[in-house]
This record gives sequence, C-alpha cells and structure tokens, in this order.
Amino acid sequence: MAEVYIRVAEEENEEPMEIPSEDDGTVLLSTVAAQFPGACGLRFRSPVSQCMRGVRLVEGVLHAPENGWGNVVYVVNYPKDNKRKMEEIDASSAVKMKRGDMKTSDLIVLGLPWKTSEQDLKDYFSTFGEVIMVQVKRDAKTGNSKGFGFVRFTEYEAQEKVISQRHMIDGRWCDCKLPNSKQGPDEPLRSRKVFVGRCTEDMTTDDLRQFFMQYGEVTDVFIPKPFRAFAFVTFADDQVAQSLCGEDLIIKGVSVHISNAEPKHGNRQFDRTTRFGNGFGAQAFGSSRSGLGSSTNSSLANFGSFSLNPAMMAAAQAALQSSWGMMGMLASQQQTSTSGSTSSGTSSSRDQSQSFSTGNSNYGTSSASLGWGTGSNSTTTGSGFSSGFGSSMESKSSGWGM
DNA sequence: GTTGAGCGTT
Repeated sequence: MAEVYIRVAEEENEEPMEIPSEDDGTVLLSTVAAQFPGACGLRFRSPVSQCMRGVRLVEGVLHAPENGWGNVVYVVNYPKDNKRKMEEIDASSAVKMKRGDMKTSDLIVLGLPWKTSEQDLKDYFSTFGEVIMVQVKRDAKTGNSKGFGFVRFTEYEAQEKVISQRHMIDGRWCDCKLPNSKQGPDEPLRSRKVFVGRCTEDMTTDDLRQFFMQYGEVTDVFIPKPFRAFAFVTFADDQVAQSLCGEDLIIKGVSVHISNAEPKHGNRQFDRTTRFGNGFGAQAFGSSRSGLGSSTNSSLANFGSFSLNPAMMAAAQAALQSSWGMMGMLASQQQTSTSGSTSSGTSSSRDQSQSFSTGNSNYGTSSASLGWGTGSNSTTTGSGFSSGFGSSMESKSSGWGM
C-alpha cells in the first residue's frame, strides 16, 4: 500500500495536520505523538453512525478503519491522567510560587559530541531564548571535551522548554537538566520512572516507547547494554508511572514486570538525617488510568508536600498503618540500601544508538502524590512502612534526579 | 541473567 497521509487534529473542528502512514497502511502512535505530545490514541466521527469511534490500537500501531483512513479528520486522544484536577494544579502552582522557582539556573547539557564547542552550544541554544552563559567542560591537560557542558538562559520559559525536550546537537541527542547541585530536598520530582523487569533481547527502546505510550507521555526509555533483561521507562507524569507499578504487562507476547525504579547509585548530597521533611503521601495510590485490567488503587487523602515535624509524621504514620491493616506489621523490618556518589539522567550511550524522547514534561504537577522515597514493591518486599519510628524512615535516602 | 552514565579545577 502506498504511503498516505491521514488528517489529525486536536479537536474536531480545528485545522488538521497531515500525518504519514507506514508502508503497510498503519500509522504509528509515535508518529502521531511526535506532533501531538502525550497522544495515546485516535478517534473519529463515523459518517454512518455519527458517533465517535476509536481507532484500533495494538502495541503502538494504529490500524485503519474498515474502509481505509479516508479523509475524515481524526481527533487525538490523551490519557485521562493528563486532565489534572483543578485543586492539584492550584496546589502545585502554589508550591511553585512559594518556592520562588521561577529563577533560571545553569543547566547541565549531557551527551555532547566531543567536538562541540561553546560557540556551537551558544548557536544551538539561542533558538530557545537569550543565552547568557555556555560552557563546555574539558580536561585540563588535553583540552578535550568531557562530553558535557552548561548553559544558562535569561528567561525561565526558555529554560523550561529546554529541559522538557531532548536536543540534537552536532549529530547526537543530548539531555539538559538541572544539575545535581541545584536539586533541592523538596524538588517534587517523584519517580516518574519505572523499572521493567523480564525484558527480552528483542525489545527495543522504540518497542517500549510505543507500548508504554498508551498509558501516558513517555519521556525516556533506557535499555542497558549489553543486554540485562530489564529497562527503565520514564513518563512525563509521575502518577502514570506509579499507577503501573506492580503490574505484569504483556509486551511482544512476553510478560514483563513493572516496579519502582530505585534511585540510581548516587545522590549523597542530601543524606539521611535531614531526609524527612520532603513530603508525605501515598505513592501507589490514587491515579486512575484507562488501561485494562486490575487495579491496585485505594483512595486515601493526599498530603501535600509540606514539611512535617516528627509529631505530625507519627500521627500520619499511625493513620496510614491503621488503614493498611497488617501491612504495617509485615514491613516491620526492611533492608536499607546504601548509596553513594552521583546521579544522573537519561539514556543514550557514548558511542551509538541513543534512545530518543519527545514532549514536554511538566514539573511541579505532582506535589500531592509524594511517596516514601524509594519504597519497594509492596507485594514482595514490604510496603516501605515500618513500625519503628524514626530510624527506618531516616534510613532511606530519597531518589532525586532519577 | 529484575535497578541505569556522564554533574561544574577557576
């Protein structure tokens, strides 16, 4: 079948954009998402029934309706989770304001080609806004680039935009993020990343991206090389990530297991004793999603990201324990993992085959769903709660910048 | 074969 373009719009009456199909006449969801970040499907109004109809979607591939794509306008579907409740938006922006988060800071640029110069960086980033500083870090002796650098913008909007996407610089995909030195204890960056266990070797980053896209916008896929039978998938929305934890999903006919991504080795900059105040809530709770199947949800009040003093902590913990029944007792002992060194980011490897990402991640949307640091998977390793007040909570250092 | 890179000489 020849390549055709299908017409896609965000709303039924908006101007459509033409999206190319594949050789076999299907359309990849990722192609749609490239133009409509966060898209998880398509629908259209049937000329016959006048009802909206969904387009068949199988593992990231959209299949034409019976009589072909035709020239109807397809409308983009977004995950339910994208529609935040008003109070959550208010809460997060309130937190943002309070923290005076609108100032720009240096951004680290990771994955630069060795040859990239500061002038190259400046040229590239100037398309986003006024650049007031660039650096390429080099070895003092040889002058060789270390493959990363820094950039700073005048405008906060430019900074947000730059953080929200990947960058093709001199032929390599690069990531920009807040440097470790700038990530504070109350960064509301709760794990938007999940661990995908039991992967098979034929699962590519594209496969995973296409598959997980149905749950929400995917901002990164990481597959260690050489093959190690697991992967990491990062979503734009932490609630999407959390809602998948504990599930067994079928990808390419294989059952993979989703669990929390543990913090990468590193992040000793904030250690245990001061750890406490960083938020409180229920990480595996809430969050509905459209997918099939089971749910691990319970509903429970969300606590905001306000710091809690030990007394409040104790009270809250008691409340949680009582509502969790015996879970609190089961978890009365848990290992504490030690950590050290630094943390970092996304995928891509120094020599080849980088993964790619699209879209805008929204920081600060998730103040109400903070969790217990790096808590383990509830069904097997215990809930992450412990009856021993104090020590156990301190012992988990949290995982920023995962 | 179930937990991933890299973070700033001044």
